[in-house]
Amino acid sequence: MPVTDEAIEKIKTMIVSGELGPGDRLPKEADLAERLGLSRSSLREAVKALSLIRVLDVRQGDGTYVTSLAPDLLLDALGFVVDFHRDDTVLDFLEVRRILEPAATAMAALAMPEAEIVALGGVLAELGEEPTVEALVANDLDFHRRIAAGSGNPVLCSLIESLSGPTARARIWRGLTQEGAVRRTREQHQAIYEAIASRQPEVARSWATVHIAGVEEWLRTMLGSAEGALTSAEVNGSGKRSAQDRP
Amino acid sequence: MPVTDEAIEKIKTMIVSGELGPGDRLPKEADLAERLGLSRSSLREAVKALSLIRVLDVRQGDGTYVTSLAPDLLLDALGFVVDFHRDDTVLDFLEVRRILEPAATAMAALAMPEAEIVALGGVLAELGEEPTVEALVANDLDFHRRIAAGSGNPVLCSLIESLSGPTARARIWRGLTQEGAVRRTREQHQAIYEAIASRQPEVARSWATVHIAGVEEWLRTMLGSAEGALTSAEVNGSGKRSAQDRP
DNA sequence: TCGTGACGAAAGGTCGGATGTCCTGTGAGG
DNA sequence: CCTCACAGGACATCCGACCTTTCGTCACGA
Repeated sequence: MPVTDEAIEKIKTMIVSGELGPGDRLPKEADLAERLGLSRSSLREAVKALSLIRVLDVRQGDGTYVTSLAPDLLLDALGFVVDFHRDDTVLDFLEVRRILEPAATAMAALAMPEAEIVALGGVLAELGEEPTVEALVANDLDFHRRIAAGSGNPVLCSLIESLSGPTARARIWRGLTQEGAVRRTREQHQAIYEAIASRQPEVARSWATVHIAGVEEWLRTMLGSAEGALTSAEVNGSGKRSAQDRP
Repeated sequence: MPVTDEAIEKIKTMIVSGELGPGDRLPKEADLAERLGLSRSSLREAVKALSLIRVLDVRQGDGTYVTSLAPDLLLDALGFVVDFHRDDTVLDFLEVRRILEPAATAMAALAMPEAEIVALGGVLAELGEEPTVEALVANDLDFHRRIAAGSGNPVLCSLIESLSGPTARARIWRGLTQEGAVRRTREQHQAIYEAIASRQPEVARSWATVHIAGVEEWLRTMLGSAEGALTSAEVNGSGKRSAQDRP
């Protein structure tokens, strides 16, 4: 095994074993390199890799730290991975969403705090009559994100968010708007919201299923008929590397 | 943005845009470094990071290649991330499994080929009367893995497999402590198998839910009473880095 | 003709040091 | 007491050299 991979494993072990806890600072590069028995260059490769998946947080001029290791932070790296998938696997991802989102929606109907439900309604209301595509996508993302968060399970929330990556959603929406299905989507959003607000988990679950199944079905026929009409990489360079937490 | 991160984005773009397809070979480090406008060292950090999440496959003496980008390969990296989570989030993961596995089981009851069902029964049969804990866990993992694969959705399958990691050690502990857990688990496995074999998706779904909810409930009470009894890093060094595919 | 083994080019693996850039604590000065 | 410039520490980047592995080539022998 290359020394770099070995270093990755050792650092991982240091964290999992509890020797390094969330927020702890690692020894400086030179010291850690000596301790692990490799050069700084190789160590930096290991650190970079662990940094990509949000396990380590390097701050120039300061030091290298272990992140909070919160589920949302680590699962966030999943979004990076999802971006790589081509259109022929989008349906598989959507199918998983059709499993997860209804479940999350039902959970939200039971667990979501009143204040959050009010805010959820506000999201629907703040969308005008003739929204731009960008506003529509942002609004849709916000709506589903709040519901996922309302499930009370951070793992489930992050998973859903990662799977409905901005790329895929933007692509889908682009097509949906052209089909003029905006109205139906808004009606379904409204129905989901009302089911949650009235604390009816099964109704909420069903509407969520209907909602996603609709997108799924549309995409299925779309991929079947207009082969190649949907190209990848229409929306890139998002570079959403934000919510690093620094204790 | 650091040049290394920039390089990661550029390589990602090259892949997502189709300039580099699965199996394609990247220019050699020196050339690619020059093309992207950075040093070989920095480029190597980027490559190492992309290699960790299975996007690139570096082969010494040969070259660097884009992997197949298959969902199972990329989601496999999720397992690495999941390993970092502490026990206080295990319940969240288990809850997600309680959503995904029943759905996968129901799908398997409809889609699993006869030959695979026979093999599934074989897995149950090959476990002796007095299995070791290790054999039990391995058998359990195999059983659930086959069902997940039987769903016909590779994304769902990989996701379940990745999420099963942290709960594995919990199951080990359970097998060691709880009386009758082994017998009950085997009965439930048998019931799940029979439901699949007789093509009854709803029965299969219910048994799977019961099965996982049982583990969940046990773990919940266990974490409540014996706080801190479950230490992390009981099972480490797995380092399952195997199924690299080289076209 | 075919198999085999040695050779060498090519590519990644590792290393250590030099220099640039950024953050932070600290102490002089107002 | 507050402000700001300075010095130290730590990461960022680059460079160039050398090692290791892989694979294609080619000559040799069966």
